[in-house]
Amino acid sequence: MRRKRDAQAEAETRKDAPLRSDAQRNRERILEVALAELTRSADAPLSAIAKKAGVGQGTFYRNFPNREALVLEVYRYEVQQVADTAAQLLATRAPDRALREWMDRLAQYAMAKAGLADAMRRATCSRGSLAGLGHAPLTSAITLLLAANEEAGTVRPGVTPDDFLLAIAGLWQIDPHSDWQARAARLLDLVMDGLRAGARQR
Amino acid sequence: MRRKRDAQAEAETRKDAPLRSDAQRNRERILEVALAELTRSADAPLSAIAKKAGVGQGTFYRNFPNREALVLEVYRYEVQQVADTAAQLLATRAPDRALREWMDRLAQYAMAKAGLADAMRRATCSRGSLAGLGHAPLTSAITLLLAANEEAGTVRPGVTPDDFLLAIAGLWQIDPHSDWQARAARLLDLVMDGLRAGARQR
DNA sequence: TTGCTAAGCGGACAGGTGTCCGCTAGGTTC
DNA sequence: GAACCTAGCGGACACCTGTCCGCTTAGCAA
Repeated sequence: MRRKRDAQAEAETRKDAPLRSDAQRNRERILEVALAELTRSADAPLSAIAKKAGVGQGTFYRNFPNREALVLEVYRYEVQQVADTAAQLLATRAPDRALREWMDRLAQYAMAKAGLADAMRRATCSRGSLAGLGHAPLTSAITLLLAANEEAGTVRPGVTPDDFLLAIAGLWQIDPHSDWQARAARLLDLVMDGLRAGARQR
Repeated sequence: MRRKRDAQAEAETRKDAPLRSDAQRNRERILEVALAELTRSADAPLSAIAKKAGVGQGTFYRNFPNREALVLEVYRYEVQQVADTAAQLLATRAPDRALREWMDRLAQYAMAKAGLADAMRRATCSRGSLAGLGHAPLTSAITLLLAANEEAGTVRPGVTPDDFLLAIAGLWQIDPHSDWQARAARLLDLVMDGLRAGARQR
């Protein structure tokens, strides 16, 4: 086996392990069930998801150490899409309008997918900063938008994705019921103004 | 008894019930123990606190329906003090400097008292908006600061305490370990700039 | 005092999260 | 195919939160 491993690919020795076939199947079944259950009720018991997926608690928690890991993974595809929107928006609009519209979409998405905001919040804060796991796409989208705006002189220089995520943290606190639209708009307006302050262009 | 109640005070019929003596004692013992335990470890089990206080689960949860209710109450005195600072700062500084310094103190306090930021976060977000329970003092402090600044023309008109709390929500996400100072400062600078934008004075 | 009454007590219990560990079976080698 | 060996399984378990409900007792009236 040692020889086989060596031959195959040194790179995969540590991460992205090849995963045994049954493990792969289990993981996918869990995600499948989780999408259904979480859509139905954002705080569906993890144990119920495990049971419906036909796996033990141990298996479940080995794949997803906690709730937000699961949620982030379940919605990964969708999050990826939101992130991708950044580039499209930048191509068709002025940088500052693109940034603002992207934030609106992010808000809309976070409100739509119950439980996602929660996961985002936890992931954003808990460990250090944005060291989050499924954050990479979001972070790069933000970097893209900020860079474009900085260059256009519509956002003060030196704003990091971390700054940005902290600034919009209020989003994850808004209750998806009630009139989140108004509250989110006011928050995002304020953040935009904050970002603009100190920019070359005024 | 009915007659006695009527005679005593109609106002207290609903809220601020007079509380039976043993109830009073229990509540105080719980708070006492909670302060000690929470200082030691922010996520001390509530059940342990109840036990150390010598009360049953039921008694405990009747007094404090959940963790943040307890934390908010434990730190109420301290929170009150922070809130009070607002007036003092306004008396000795320009409104905008007072606002900024107050935010700094709030941040410092939130970072110092482990577990408080958590409670603030939950209280801020979960139910509706700032409908929070122990928020009243903070809210009025914020109102005070915003009004002074609006009048001085150093903050755009029409900002509500709710807006403000959402804007600084990032604070509660910062990890009290690591270098919170830098991250908080950057966030608060950004928020201040956002608040300033659109003000009369520039 | 004595008796009454409901406010308050407190422990058992239901339900959820996350961990641990002995066993199973997938993949590989011969 | 047989044998091995370990990645992965899965359920029992430990611990926590929050609820429920029969019992206790503080406070009042006579």
